[in-house]
Amino acid sequence: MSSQPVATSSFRTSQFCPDAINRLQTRFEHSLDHGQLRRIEAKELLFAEGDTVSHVYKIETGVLALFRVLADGRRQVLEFAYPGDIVGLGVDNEYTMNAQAVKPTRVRCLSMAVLRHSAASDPDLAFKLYDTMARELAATRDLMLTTGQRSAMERVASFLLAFSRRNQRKGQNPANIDLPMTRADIGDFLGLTIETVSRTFTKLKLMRLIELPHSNEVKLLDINRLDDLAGGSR
Amino acid sequence: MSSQPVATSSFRTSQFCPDAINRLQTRFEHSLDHGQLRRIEAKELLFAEGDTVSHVYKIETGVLALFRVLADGRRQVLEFAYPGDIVGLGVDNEYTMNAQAVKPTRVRCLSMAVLRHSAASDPDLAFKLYDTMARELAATRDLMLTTGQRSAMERVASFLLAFSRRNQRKGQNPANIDLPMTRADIGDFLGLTIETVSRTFTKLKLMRLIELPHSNEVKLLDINRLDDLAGGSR
DNA sequence: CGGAACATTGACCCATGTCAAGTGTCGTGG
DNA sequence: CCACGACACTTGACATGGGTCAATGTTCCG
Repeated sequence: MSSQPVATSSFRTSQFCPDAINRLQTRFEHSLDHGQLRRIEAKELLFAEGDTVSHVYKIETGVLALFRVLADGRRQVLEFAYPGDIVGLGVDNEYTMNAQAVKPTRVRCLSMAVLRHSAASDPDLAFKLYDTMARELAATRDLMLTTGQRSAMERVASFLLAFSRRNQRKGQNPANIDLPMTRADIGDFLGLTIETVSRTFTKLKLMRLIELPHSNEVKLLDINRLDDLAGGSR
Repeated sequence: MSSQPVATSSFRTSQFCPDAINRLQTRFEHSLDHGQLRRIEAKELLFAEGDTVSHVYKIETGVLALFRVLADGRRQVLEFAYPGDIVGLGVDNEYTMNAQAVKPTRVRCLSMAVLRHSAASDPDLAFKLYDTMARELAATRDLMLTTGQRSAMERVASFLLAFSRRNQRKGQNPANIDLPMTRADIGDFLGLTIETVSRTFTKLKLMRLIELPHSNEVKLLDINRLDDLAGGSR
């Protein structure tokens, strides 16, 4: 082993199944908690697609957007990463996405060499990495189902509900959502323009389903009706 | 270990990097080549989302469509699986997608219990499973970039070019493409309707970029111009 | 020959994109 | 404390790509 790079793309907690991931993270923590802290300013890139993988990062505070871009600049955000998430595993020792801070963010660095070594000597860890990737893949496919088949309204509703569930899992208020990212980030995540995202928020406001005290703060007034709007299955 | 199911969703050769996957497959083959053969008729389901994972399958001949459906019937095909590909790894011992034969298909079955056992005793195998998932994830994200950001014409052009590359890898004519699946399958894969897929093919025909001797047989007349139409970066 | 399934084509419409103002909101410097 | 500029967000008017519905072709197979 070991002559081969560890080779993976980023993975992290998704709306699915925090359990196995938490187990995985506790394993990582032995190494990761000794890693060096690094601060990234908003808009700053942590790493770019194609860069050689030097480190894997665990997010301590803040939010990252992981995205890819087409030649003409169109951008697809593939996921947002939050505290506790781990990002930066690539394929063939190259990052497969760009990682940009959505707001000032602190990450803990783990050298790829160390992780590679741990995985080589710990089959259980390798197995859990695999399990985690499988879940990440399932989550990505969920997103595909959304961007491939759903209308703008359904996409935005799903997006908000995903935050709601995330809050619930963290023991926070599932009706009070903080949106750290810009409309552009949301649009590029959902495959919509900023204008459409904005108009859809306004529409939800007029329907008395949400309130927007600030543009980055959403109160869900009727989660059940939002669920209907999201168009079934998740 | 082992009390936990192997937990993964399906993975297989994608347009990326056949190498590591081939290595993985040779490992599988020790067990898989002793597995039982099974024939699936066109339209028949091999397994359904939510079913308990009993087997993993290696495709011998034919094609499968792997898809998920929304409550109202909208369908997203997440990938097509071809001979040599392996499908059927789930999450938490449940399949995450439906697998339907696009045409009569033969698969070789490997009991999940056996695979689980092999992985437990072979850290190298577990590690390669992980690596494979990472590549599968990268491929899925590529598709997301396409369905999320590209126009109908760009999607169809990319789709055809993916076949062209696949043919090239297999040492077949990259300009002569066989489309085993229906327009509906293609549409559900690309996030378009059958009508749009059909119209786009006709447009490409009028532009003298393709010929359609039969509806399931495409000749690419100018791969470079198709590449331009596909809109950069793959 | 007849019918079923699939594909193509046409006419029309609507959701979303595009382009262009306008309106906060925040941080900085006077 | 206010003024200003930068930036993000919202809103409006309009254009259009692709969806919808419906009719017609085509292929295949019994």
